Amino acid sequence: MLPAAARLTRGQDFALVVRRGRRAGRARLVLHAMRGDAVAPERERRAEGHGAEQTSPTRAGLGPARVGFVVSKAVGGSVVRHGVLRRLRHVVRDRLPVLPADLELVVRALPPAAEATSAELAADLDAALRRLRLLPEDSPRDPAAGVA
RNA sequence: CGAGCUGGCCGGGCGACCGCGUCGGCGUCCCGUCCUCCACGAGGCACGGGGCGUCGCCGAGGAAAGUCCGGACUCCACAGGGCAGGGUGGUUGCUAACGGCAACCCGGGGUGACCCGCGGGACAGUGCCACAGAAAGCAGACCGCCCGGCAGCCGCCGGGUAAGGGUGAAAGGGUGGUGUAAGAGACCACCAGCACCCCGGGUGACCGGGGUGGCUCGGUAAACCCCACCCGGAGCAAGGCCAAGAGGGCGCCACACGUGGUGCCUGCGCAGGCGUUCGAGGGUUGCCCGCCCGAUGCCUGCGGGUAGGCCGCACGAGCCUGCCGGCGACGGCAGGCCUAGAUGGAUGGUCGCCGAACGGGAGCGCCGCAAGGCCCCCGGGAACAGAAUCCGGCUUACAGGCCAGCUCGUCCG
Repeated sequence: MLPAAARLTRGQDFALVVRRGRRAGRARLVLHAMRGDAVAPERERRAEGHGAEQTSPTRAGLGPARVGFVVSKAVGGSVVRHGVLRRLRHVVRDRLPVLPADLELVVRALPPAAEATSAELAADLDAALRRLRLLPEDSPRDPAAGVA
């Protein structure tokens, strides 16, 4: 699992990002992204709704981007799906520090991802992120470059 | 040494860096309760909860799988009767229970160790037995054989016959004899089989022996069916607690005219229907009867809303070791151990090294009559598969490896 603060957990959030967010597809995955200004009212509502004290006070503004994963049965069986999920998770985790703090992201794996290595998944992820202009231009090689 | 049988166990290893979850320790911050005080606040070596940081322990399987059985647990029901329905099927045990397991019996297979069996009943009844064949269930004359008649040489008609041929998964006891026109359990002897009776052994399935009988009476119950035994319903999205939904409508009063106070109604809205001593509707596994609950209303249709947190939730028919009882499944006693608990779902990612299977090659080094094996080099890179309330099983998938016992064959002593 990613750190709790960087996780997308509610089904509503997934639906919102997938339906309303901007999209970029690659051979092995599809990215759905939504910036904070669009999601902010939703966050405010949640923060004020009930128990404002239980939510971290930094939730609305600061904190890391929040990411969720979708790996359907079309990708493979349980073992294959979990393997893809784990590789994607580690690839995304390396990029968390350079992503905008108010970003909500859903990474959807496509069937070819089942055979892909972590390096291939990382390449697709970076390409999709760059297409959505979510990666800073002045950091050509992100922290993941160290292992790639 | 070779071939095999059975049982049990394991199911990639090591390291570096980065990362996740539960629990615990420490530090820090926040909140609540309580207490104290110089009291719109502050403090506390009190209690509880949470965030962050850091350290430590632990963290997928033999099948976690299919979800096919059986239970634990939870809620509902418990008033029964009849008819349906489902399941199981040698015996005796084991077990919480089972459709599971063990031992044994019976039948079949194997030289053997062993293996396989959805193993009650076909004189309670009904049905079915394709194709082939003359005939397939109160059997049956196609060829053949025999007798008689006609015809006279081929043959035709009538009758007898299940010993022979042919068909078939199966043709209704087998062998030998008596007998006959030819034959036939028509009769006889032995054998097989069936039914009944007696004796002996075994808890029992059943086994062994003897006698009598008519001479023989097919298969199929995973066809209906009969017999015996068993079976309430739903399922952890069970169920419990909290939060939320959550406010709305109508009336009255007050005033700084939009708010406040108060009373009644309503647990989403709209529409339609039914009903409260002549009872809507619900429960009782299905149906009928009966019984119970029952108006704080109930039912149907359309549209809408909700599924956030905590508990359940991991000490259990638990695991390991030893001893005892038992052929065994298993049981008893003693000691020790605590061993995953996620919830968009942790148990991992990347890299390096070692590496089994498998593929290729050379030497003429070792073993061997030989096929081949060992050694050496290169390539290659690890099967099936991921907990979701928990146990006991079954079934299915699975690269390869290890251990023990046993059988058969060959050689040596």
